[in-house]
Amino acid sequence: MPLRLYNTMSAQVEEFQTLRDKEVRMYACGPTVYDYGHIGNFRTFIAVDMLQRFLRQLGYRVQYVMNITDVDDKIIRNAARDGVSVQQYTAKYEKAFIEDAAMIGIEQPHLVRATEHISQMADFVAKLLAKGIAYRTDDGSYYFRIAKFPAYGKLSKKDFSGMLDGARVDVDEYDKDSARDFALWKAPKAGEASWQESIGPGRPGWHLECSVMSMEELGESFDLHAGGEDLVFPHHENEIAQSESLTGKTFARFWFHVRFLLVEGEKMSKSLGNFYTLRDLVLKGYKPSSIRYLLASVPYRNQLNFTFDGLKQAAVSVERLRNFRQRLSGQNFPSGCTPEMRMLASETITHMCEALEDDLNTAQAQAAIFEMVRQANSALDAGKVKKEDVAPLLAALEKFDQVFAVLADDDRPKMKTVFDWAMSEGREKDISSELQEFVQSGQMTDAEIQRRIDRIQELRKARDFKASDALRAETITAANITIENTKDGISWRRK
RNA sequence: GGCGCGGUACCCAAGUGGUAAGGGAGAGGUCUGCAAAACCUUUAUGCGUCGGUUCGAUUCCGACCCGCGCCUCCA
Repeated sequence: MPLRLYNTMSAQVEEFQTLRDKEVRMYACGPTVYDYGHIGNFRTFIAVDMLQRFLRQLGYRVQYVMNITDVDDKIIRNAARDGVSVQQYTAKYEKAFIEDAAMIGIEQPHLVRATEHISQMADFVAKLLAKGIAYRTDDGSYYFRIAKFPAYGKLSKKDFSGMLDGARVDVDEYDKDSARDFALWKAPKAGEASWQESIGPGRPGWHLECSVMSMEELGESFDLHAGGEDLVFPHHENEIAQSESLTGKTFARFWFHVRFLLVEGEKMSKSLGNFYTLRDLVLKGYKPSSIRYLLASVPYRNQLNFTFDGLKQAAVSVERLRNFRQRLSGQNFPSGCTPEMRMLASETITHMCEALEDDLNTAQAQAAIFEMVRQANSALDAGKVKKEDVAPLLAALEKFDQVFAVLADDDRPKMKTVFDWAMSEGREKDISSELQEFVQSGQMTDAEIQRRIDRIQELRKARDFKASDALRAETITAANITIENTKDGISWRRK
């Protein structure tokens, strides 16, 4: 079955097709780096990351570009307020974004910065001007004349036909010709950053940067353009208008939009007090893998209700998968194979793949892997899993993780990084006792843990259960690990 | 007001014109010296409400109630 994706442009699920064989060129609107990224941002970026990962799993060569908006009104204003350059102001947040994205398992796309493409943007405006599509106002700003692009509104399904029939020009109220015309280039304001370009001084409009950078990196027509649902209008509509009126070609073939999430059933907002950055959650002691799992567990076009209860549930689910993998990895299995296990593994892969091919139904892909885990665990209990069955089962798990990326047992170092960051930022008070304990308890070395495990084993052999249980309990707490007694001895794993 | 999305068990959440995936939580049980892990059983005659179409609807249609989104720079 081919991959099917919802395309905002056609407003339906379509078979995904690329312009070049087995090659995907895609672009996602990235963050505006004026603050730390919040979980809503990351829901979008994780969804696109999973799409990108799945496309590669399907055998596509993927060229994935994301922009960093490091110049916009808010940034310019804040930089002016703080008396620093735009670059200085954004550097910190750009770095934080890259760190956060890595923390939550996002494979880094090819990043492009707006401030490194200002000249190209000015040139773009000049070309639109030459074509009579852009016009200059008295203050030196440039606007896009929507009336020159009849298809305007085709993505967001808005009807601007009334406007195209010669909307009245109210020069008194706007210095642009039509209220809907949008800024391509804004004239400088006193005390704020601006760039000297051939078209005059100023700064680029937000929509312009994505058109310029995406086409520079991926060509005038490329396969897929992604972003949060709020970007459909006006951002993406405007990108289309600018790009297509300049090139006369289809800008992006597929439009992939991720739905906003809710937090505890309400829209996330600072005023409601339910606004969380990724770092806020880690400071509270939640693991990056739990956060990613939760954000990945609801298909991208459905509303996701982000709750702390859900976060705890996600942590348990991830544990279950990790336990299963350890169980398969650790034991000695009798030689031979059980054909049903091989069947199970291949059917699971088929089901996962079909689920993801169905417009990235991540919930069903998860259901498929858990079905396998349950059946394989059952077979393990019954002693039916043989040596040759292990590899296919692990391969199915690996296939799952190629897209979901939650199995790597690396939460601790990541959380330690956030811990250190909070200390260096003077935010000790924001470090929860959970995070504190988690970080500190993880400092026991593997050798030390192993020494204790050996001791527990000795005590058990001597049937001094009281002493062994005490040492086990103490070690579990002190090292923050899980200990399991199995037929083959004691196995342990960091939590 | 215009356009659009959704309301499924205690929680999260798939899905289908023919009788409800998966995860978590709860209860009971198996295994184990005990724990942990794992497994088994169990938890919606029911899928917002009311009508309609149909042999049959949670799934299609209509109305209503509720939640959410976009409607000029918020992912």
